[in-house]
Amino acid sequence: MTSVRLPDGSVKEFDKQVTVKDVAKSIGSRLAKAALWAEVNDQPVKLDYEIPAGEVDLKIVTKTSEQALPTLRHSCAHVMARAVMRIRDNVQLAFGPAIDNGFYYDIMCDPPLSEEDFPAIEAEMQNIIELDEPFERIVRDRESAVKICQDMKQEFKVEHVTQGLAEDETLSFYQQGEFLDLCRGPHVPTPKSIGAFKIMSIAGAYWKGDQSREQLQRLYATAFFKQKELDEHLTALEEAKKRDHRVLGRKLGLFHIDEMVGQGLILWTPKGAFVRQQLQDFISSHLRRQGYDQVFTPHIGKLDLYKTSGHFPYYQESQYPALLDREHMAKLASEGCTCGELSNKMESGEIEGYLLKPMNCPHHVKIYDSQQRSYRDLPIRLAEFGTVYRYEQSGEIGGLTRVRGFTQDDAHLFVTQEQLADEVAGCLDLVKIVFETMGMSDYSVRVGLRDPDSTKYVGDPKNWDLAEAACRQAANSLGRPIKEEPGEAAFYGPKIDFVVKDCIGRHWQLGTVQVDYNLPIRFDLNYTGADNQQHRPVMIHRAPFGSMERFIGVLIEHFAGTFPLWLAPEQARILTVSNKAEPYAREVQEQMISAGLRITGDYRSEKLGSKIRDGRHELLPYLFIIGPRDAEQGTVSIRDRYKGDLGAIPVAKAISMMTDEVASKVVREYEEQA
RNA sequence: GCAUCGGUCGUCCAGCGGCCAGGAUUCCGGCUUUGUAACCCGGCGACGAGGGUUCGAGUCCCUCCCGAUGCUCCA
Repeated sequence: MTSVRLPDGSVKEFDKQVTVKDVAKSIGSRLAKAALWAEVNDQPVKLDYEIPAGEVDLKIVTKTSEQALPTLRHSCAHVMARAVMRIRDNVQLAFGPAIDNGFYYDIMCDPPLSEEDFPAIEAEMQNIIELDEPFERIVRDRESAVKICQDMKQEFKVEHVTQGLAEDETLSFYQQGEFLDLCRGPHVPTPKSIGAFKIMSIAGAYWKGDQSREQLQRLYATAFFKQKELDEHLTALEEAKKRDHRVLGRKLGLFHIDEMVGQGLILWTPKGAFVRQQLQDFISSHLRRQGYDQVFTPHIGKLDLYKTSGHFPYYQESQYPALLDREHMAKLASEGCTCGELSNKMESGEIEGYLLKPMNCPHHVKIYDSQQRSYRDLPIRLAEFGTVYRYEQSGEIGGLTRVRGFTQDDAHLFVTQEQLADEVAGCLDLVKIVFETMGMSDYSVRVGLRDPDSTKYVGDPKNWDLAEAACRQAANSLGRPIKEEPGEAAFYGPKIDFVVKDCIGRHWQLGTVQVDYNLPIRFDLNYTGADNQQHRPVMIHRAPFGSMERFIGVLIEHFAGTFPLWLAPEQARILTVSNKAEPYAREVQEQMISAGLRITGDYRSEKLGSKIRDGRHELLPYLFIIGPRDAEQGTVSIRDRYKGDLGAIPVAKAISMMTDEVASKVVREYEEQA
């Protein structure tokens, strides 16, 4: 007698010996066909596994099961590690988890692996899969687990068992043939489920992500149930590469990065500058509606300012070095001052200098503090598209998404504790408006909260509770997945971050809204309350899009270069069929420009076909084709970026169609493309 | 910063010890006067820098510079 409990709680009884497959068939033929493997009492088993008599929990795993693919990939990680150990000696294994689009295994071996080793590793992996040896789970107590790892000379595993897993009484291993690996599991019952795999790349990684620890090599790979799925994945990656903002930025003439200017310093070319300005104007118009005041502040400030704010010298390694007064320089030079002495003198305040500003807050704080403030004045909202400079590590600079000089859509709000919740919510309204206008719905929200066990936080715990509740509630209003992260709050206050993925799956933090109880203390900010007493305001830092650079980088990829009409630097181009049509075409262009549209003309004596090709390559929203026929009839022939040739319409109609589209800021879906 | 990979006309790519370093595209000039994705002809134009090996180096070695990817997703 076998009693099988299914995940939905229902129980099936069998009075004879059955296999997993039999149970699946009894549920439905479709399920039986889709079944890959099953878990009996949480242990993965093959479909022909004979279910023991008695009561068991059974979960049939299909391709659509949430854990199916990650499990498959993690098993494939074992296969990959095993393959590497077969072709190399003295291989040290670290971690090998499944990740978003595949899996990796961190490995250390000497000499290091390179891409040239991929074919050999892949071939060995194929051999292992074809052997079809099962993954067998082995459970050991702590002591023998350590011994096993020591015997295998797997030092990382030994460390992990003794330190990372110090709490666990028993530890599990998975064995497949000669390969034994400390592993939580689960695994697929048999490697035959791995229908297709590919080693993607190799990169460096530190043991436990710690720069001071051993440098490992991280082998990235991916695996699927079917070859077709792998092929589709690879095709999608190819497609994604075409959206890369660095490629499109060059192709569309949006920005330039010049070695002679410096790494991570963006030169905005006219078209990109236009997009940026347009976006900035759009955000500004909403800031005005929400009661913000625009301010301007300089790009540098005295060291003393940053010492008071606490940014100097603690963030020194991520700042450009300080600028010194001319007299100081001369004096120090004549004294033969060394760099170390210089640095000490700057820290101690013996000499003064200026810092390229790494953030705008201290400047804004000083604007707040420039006059007496009353509770009647609050909230005070100071906004600035403020350019800041940070000396990011050279290895992580790239494109528009990681730069050394960037302009934040920054603002600082000085509010009373009572106003905090409303103001945090208000910050998110803007985020909502902009993301909706851009048609960006694929972002996630992180709420950084206190670590309940830590005491490093500044401010009254009661106020923190209120602030955290406000952040949580405001974040929920966005209608996007929220991830609460205890311990991720800054020491000075809780925060909300917005995160998007780029075309190759990297995550980028865009904006942030942070509550700050610290800076008002450091700068001794006050306002006079209704009780005629001095009170401490709370600050909110907010840059909903992070930086114009990163946001536009993400936008370029989001739109795959096809900006909506209101953002497109070149909204349409007039193409003449022959030079005969040029006078009329110029007239039309003039008319359109007068209507506020951004229209260029291609009056070259090229064939129409090649002008169209050029216009399409530049992803222009519209091409207006003008020939003698149009000149006679007062029309233009429209070619739409998505729908192709739309025929001739009167000039006035073309203009109103465009101005309507601009005014509505509509995002035409890529899917419309014929 | 560290690991792997890479750096060739403005751009994309070929060349991997040996004739004037190719092609495509852009650009310039000519030809053409064109009706919905590429007419033709000609021209300009490059081996990241510095050392070394060699009869001979874009190609091999070393150093430096620059770029890409990764260094978050825990046995």
